[in-house]
Amino acid sequence: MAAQKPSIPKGTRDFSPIEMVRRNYIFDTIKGVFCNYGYQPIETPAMENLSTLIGKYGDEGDRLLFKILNSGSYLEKVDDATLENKDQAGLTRQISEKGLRYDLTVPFARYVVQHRNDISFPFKRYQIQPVWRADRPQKGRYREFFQCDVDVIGSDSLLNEVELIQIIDDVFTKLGIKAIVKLNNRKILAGIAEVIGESNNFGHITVAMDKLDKIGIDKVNEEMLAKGISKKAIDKLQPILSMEGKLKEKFPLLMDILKDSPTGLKGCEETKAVMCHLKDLGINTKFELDLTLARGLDYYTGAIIEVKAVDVAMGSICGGGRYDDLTGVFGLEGVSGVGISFGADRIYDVLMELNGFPEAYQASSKVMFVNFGDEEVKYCLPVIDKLRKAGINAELYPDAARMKKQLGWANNKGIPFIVMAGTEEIKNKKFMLKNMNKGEQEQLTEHELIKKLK
RNA sequence: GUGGAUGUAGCUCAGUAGGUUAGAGCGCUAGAUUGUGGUUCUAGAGGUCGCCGGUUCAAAUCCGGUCUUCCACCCCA
Repeated sequence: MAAQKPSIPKGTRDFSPIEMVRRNYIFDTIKGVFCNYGYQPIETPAMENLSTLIGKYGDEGDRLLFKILNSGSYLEKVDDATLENKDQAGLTRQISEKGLRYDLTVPFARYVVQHRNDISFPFKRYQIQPVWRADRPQKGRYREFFQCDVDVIGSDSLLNEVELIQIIDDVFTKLGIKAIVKLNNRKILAGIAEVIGESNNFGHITVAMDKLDKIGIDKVNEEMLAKGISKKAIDKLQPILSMEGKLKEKFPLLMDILKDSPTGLKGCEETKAVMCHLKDLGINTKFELDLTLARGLDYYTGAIIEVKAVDVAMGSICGGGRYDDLTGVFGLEGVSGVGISFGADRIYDVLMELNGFPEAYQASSKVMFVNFGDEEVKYCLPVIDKLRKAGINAELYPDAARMKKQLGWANNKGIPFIVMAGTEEIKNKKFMLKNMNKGEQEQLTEHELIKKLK
């Protein structure tokens, strides 16, 4: 039988030791900040019932859901008409009732509703788990990737938005990534659509506006025209698209434009309040009002937050917003939540480009004992045990291989210290400690060895 | 889902008027060094040329399909 070539599915990755050390550095940093603000961890299953997921992310999102084939003789239960008509959607419904989670927010909403009696609101939770999207992979885009979510649910207070941005500030400051936080508000966008008389085309307008940075104002206008938005409305939109300047100037201008839309004005007030708080706090990270920021999923209703790295061309590395009624579809009305999600994989890519991982983070132990044979092993094992109990990562090479092999192995693993104890050392009750970086070595007693390595 | 590029040794890549045993660097293994790695020198191992099919006396090379990775669009962390 021919050996099959090993491979993994498109858009997925293995993580080797060095990568895991670096990833854990990211996760540990993020987790530390989350805990620092009083958020509690939860986890939810990799798969959810498809009914939980479908319809929460828009049509595009539904297309990107990974669906899991039912077990058993699923095909027998499919009615003939579905097969004959090649009714794909109908067939999917009949043969698949589970799917891999697409993000952590919807499963969280499901969790909150299901456990509502055990939760005391407002509930502050964090969740770090992989999610899956059947997207076509490219740079910074994977089919399996990790999200680090923090959400507060059951509180309308804008202080939550402020706190989340403080968290963003803390995380990226700790990771040494220069970031910029872009803020917007769904209510402002709704207000804009309203005052230009195109509320029905809200989606088309925001998607087009979102591309302003990338394709320029003319193309944006072109796209909106193509989507059936009236020339008159587009004309009315121009002052907003070309709005520049400082926040102080932007807000009055915006409020004037939105003066006939109570929703729009509310969004303005909310955003202004958040920004005032941030200004008072004096955070490290720059933040700005970006009216073209429309990203975020269908369920966002208030603040929209997006973070980009300043020094690296990469999609957003963190994003989120407020959702007023995500739990509503699961039968719990009137519970508002706000949250953000850090994209660990993209943060990894950014840190790689910046060469921003700390050197000290090491995958290996601090000291390796060379294995010279049974007698010597017997002499070393108790000391290795003592080192470990003293909190020093220590190991013994498992085979009595050639010295060259053992030292080469330690070298490749980046182990900084080697202990050699052969007949000579055993006789003198000593241990030869070798510094692999400097090449120096010295004979030490057991006590001195432990002290030295500590 | 749409369009474009890519695939040769473990890794990075050479290799077309189709023509004997497909190359380099790095890495790996062994020796120089019977208790000393990371430097040096010498030797060696390692390839279904992504996969399937077609054209041809002959295909890594030309053609078709398929998969992979990457880029743009769509959308997103």
